[in-house]
Amino acid sequence: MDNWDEIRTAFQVARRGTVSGAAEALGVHHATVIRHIDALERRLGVKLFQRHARGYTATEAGQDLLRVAQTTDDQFQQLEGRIRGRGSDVSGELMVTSLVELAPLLVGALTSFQEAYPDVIVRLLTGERLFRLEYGEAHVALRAGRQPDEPDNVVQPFIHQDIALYASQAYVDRYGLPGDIEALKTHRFVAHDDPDGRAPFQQWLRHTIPYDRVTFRSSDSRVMNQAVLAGAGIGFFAMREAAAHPELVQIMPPREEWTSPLWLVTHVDLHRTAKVQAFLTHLKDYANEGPCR
Amino acid sequence: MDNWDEIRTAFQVARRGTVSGAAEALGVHHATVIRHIDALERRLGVKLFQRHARGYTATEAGQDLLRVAQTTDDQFQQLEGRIRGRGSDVSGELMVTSLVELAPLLVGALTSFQEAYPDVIVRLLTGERLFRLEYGEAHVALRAGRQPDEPDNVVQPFIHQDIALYASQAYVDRYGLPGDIEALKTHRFVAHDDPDGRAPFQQWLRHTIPYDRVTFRSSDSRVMNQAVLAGAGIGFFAMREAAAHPELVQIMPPREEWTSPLWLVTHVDLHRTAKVQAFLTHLKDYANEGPCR
DNA sequence: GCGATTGCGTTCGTGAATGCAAGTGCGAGA
DNA sequence: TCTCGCACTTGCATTCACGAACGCAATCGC
Repeated sequence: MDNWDEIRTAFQVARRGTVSGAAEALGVHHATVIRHIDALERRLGVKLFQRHARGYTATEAGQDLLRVAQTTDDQFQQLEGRIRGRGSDVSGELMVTSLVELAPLLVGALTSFQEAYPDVIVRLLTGERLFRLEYGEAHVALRAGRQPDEPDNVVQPFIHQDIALYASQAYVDRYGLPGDIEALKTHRFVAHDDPDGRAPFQQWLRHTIPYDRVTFRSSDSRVMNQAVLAGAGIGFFAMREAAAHPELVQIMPPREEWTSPLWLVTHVDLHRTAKVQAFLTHLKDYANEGPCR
Repeated sequence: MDNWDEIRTAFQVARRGTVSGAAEALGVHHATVIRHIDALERRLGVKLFQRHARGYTATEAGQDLLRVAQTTDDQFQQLEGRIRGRGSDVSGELMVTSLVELAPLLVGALTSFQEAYPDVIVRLLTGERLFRLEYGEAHVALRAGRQPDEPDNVVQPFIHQDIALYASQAYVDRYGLPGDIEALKTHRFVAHDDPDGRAPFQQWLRHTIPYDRVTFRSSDSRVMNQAVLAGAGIGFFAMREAAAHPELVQIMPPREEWTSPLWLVTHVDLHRTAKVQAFLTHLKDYANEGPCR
C-alpha cells in the first residue's frame, strides 16, 4: 500500500462501477484510472476488479478495499472540515508564554478570554528557559525589553509597564519616607541578586544606590515582591500589581527611564489564525480597560 | 483532500518530525516532501507544521492529521494483509453456478469441500438465466455440452456424465422389461417437453422412439425424475444419481452417444487464486473417488 | 570558538505519469 | 445480422513532479 492515490482511484472505480465514471469523479483521464488499477493489482498480486463490457465490478478484494477506502474518505473529509474550521474557529488550545514576572498580567486576561470563548483551553507557560515560538511551543509570547527581532515572528508593541518604588506600610512606619533621591541612599532595598541585570530599573538602581544598600537580594521576582510586602525594604513594583496591595506605599513615582516596553510576539504561521487574533485583541482591550472591570 | 499521497507524506512528517526522515521513510527526495506539505497547506489554507531549524513540528491541525492518517495507515495495512492473504488463503465466499440439473453433483462436493475448508462460505447459484463469470457473479461454473469457448474463461474438461435409461420397480412390475430397442417403442417414456432439446440423449430419443410414446412431458428435470420414480415411465437418469435410488431398474445401459461432457469454467482473473484451485482439485478428487466416500 | 553535522530551502534538468486520440471489443436495438 | 454506441485499451506527445546538487542556518561536540 505504497500509493494512497491509487487506492483512492480504485475506491472510486469500485463505487461507480466504471472507469469513465471514476475518471470523471476524480477529474483525471480514463487512461490514468486504468493505469492506477493495473499498478495496484500488479503490486498486490490480486485482481481487484472483473473487467467486462459494462465496466468494472469489484471482486471480493475490491469490495474489501471499497469498504476500507469509504471510511478513509469519510475520515479525511471530516479532518478537512476540522482543519479548515480551525483557521476560523476559536477553540482548542491557546498556549501563551512569558517570564514569570509578567504572568500576573496574563492570568486575568486569560481568564476573561476563556469566559468569552469557552471552547478554548488555556495553557500559560512560564519556566526557566524561554519557550520558543518557532518550535510550536506557544501561540503567543509576551516579551519585555528591547524589541524582539527574531525572524518568522510577528512583533507588536503592547503596553509600557510603569514601574515605581514601593515599600510596605510597616517599613515606612519604621524607617520613614525618604525625602529625595539622596535620602534614598540610606534606606534598605530589595533587588535582584544579579548586578548585571538588563532591566532598565535594575541598572538605574545600580548606578544610583550603593550596592551594599541592597540588603535583600534574590533571583526570583516573586520572592522580592514578598520581601517588599514583608517590610524588608524598598523595591520595584509594577504599578498595576501594586494596586492590588493596599499596604504598599509608593516611595518614588514611575520614571520614564524605568519603564520597559512589552511586546506581543506570535509566530508568523499562527498570527493570522482567528484564535490568535481574538486573543491579541482581547489582551489589548483588557490592558486598556484595566484589570478591574 | 484531493490528494491522498500528500496526506500520507504529511503523516510521515508529523510522525518523524523532520522532512528528511519522512523522505527516507517514504523513499522519496526531501524536496518532494516539502512540495507535498506546501501544496497541502496551500490548499487547506492552514499551516500543518511549524518550520524550524530542528525540523518540522505539527501544529494542532497537523496533530489532528497525524491521528487520522495513523488509523488510515493501519487500516490500509490490514487491508493489504487481507487482500494478499486472499490470494493464498482459502476463505471467504465461493460462488459456484450450474444448471439445476447438475446441482446434485455439486452439493456433495461442496459439502465435503466446506468440511476441508471451514472458513469458506459456499454459494451454489442455479437459476433460469446463465450466471456469467465475467460479471463476477461466480467463481466456478459447471457447464454441460459442447466445450465453452468464451474468452477470458479458463475451461477444463471435467467428467463424462454417464446417462442410462431407468424405470421404477413399480413400472417394471406392471409393464415388464423391454427386450430390445424395438420393444422399447411400445413403452411409456418420461422426457423433456421441448422436442428441440440439445442434449444428445434427448435427440437420440427423438430419433428412436415415436414422440407420442413420450407420455409424460415436462420442462423441469426434477419433475421428470420424480415422474420416473413414481412409475410414470422410462426416463433418463445420470447413473451417479440413479445409484441413490435403489427402486430404479436400469432399462438400458449407458451409451457412448448419450454422454455429454461436463466442463469446469472459471474466469481467468480468478483461476489462479488458491481458493478456486483448491475447489477445482477437490471437485475432481470427489468425482473420481465417487460421492460415497 | 570553530569545524562537523543535521536539516531545510531552492534551482535546474530529466523522466515518469498524464492527457489525447485512434482503435478494439462487446452488447443493445432495429 | 447489421449498425450504433459505450467503455475499455493502446500508442504517442506533453507536462509536471521528481531527484540531484548546492546553499544556508542552527546546533552539537571538541
